[in-house]
Amino acid sequence: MATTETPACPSSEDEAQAFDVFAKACPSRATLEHITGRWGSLTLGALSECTLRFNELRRRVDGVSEKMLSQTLHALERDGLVHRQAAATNPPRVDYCLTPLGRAVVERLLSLIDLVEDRMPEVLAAREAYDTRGGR
Amino acid sequence: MATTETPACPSSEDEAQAFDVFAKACPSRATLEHITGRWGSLTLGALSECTLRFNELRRRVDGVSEKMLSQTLHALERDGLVHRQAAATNPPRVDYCLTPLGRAVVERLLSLIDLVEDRMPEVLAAREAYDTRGGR
DNA sequence: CTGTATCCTTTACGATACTG
DNA sequence: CAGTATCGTAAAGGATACAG
Repeated sequence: MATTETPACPSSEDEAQAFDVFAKACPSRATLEHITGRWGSLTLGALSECTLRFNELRRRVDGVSEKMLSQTLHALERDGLVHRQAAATNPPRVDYCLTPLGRAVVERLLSLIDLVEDRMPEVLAAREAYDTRGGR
Repeated sequence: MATTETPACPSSEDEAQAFDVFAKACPSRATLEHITGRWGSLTLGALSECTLRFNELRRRVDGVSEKMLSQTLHALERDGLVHRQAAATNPPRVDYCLTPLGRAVVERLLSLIDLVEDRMPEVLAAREAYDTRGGR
């Protein structure tokens, strides 16, 4: 016991969670990234309000490309968060909506997003202070 | 009104939020990415338990490199989420902990992470079903 | 309309070496 | 211990063209 470790921080071994996101190879880390990634979070947020079609989503999520939206939707569908419903009409119509699991996830996600939006003035003030004192 | 839009989805104009994360150029989008990014979320999660030093964090956040941890901590400090306290001892000691704003953010973030960890069996099952039916 | 395929650029990341 | 600097690679992302 020579080194001075920070006391009283239990190493998480005693919890032994099956899907501990802090572990490198854990699948939950990948899923969390799908949810919280740049396009994943915005896509889920957009779908929290209502069912949307591909191009409606594209317009709602400002800045997303066709490629990224397609890729994002695939990942979210595969993880069981988004449901894809295709109608074989002409022109084709595909609707995307949240699954029950997706709604549970989005509830927590939006709670975070809303908090960040609400507190942006504080963040901006912190940034200015940080930059003013020269990034220390 | 020729096209068949999804009905009853209010375009968010009538809310007129100052920091709408759905808008491309909004600073809240960048902050959200700092929080939810691969290393940001894990770093914040690690700090939710206790104050940690640089190398303690490095060990706790499995897989993070020195460079990314340093970069991540700078971004979080600049956004006012993490506080950095340096002691001019030899060897030097630097402690990182959450600010009040950081704690508020982490509370919601952990709520999301915990949900994802809890529901991973469902996610895994959805993936298997998706892959089995050939990704449709 | 709803995508996929391709190419190309930019960014993120990791490894390593080095400084105070 | 706590980082910064540099370099090379890998992945993410955007633009465009095209298909069902």
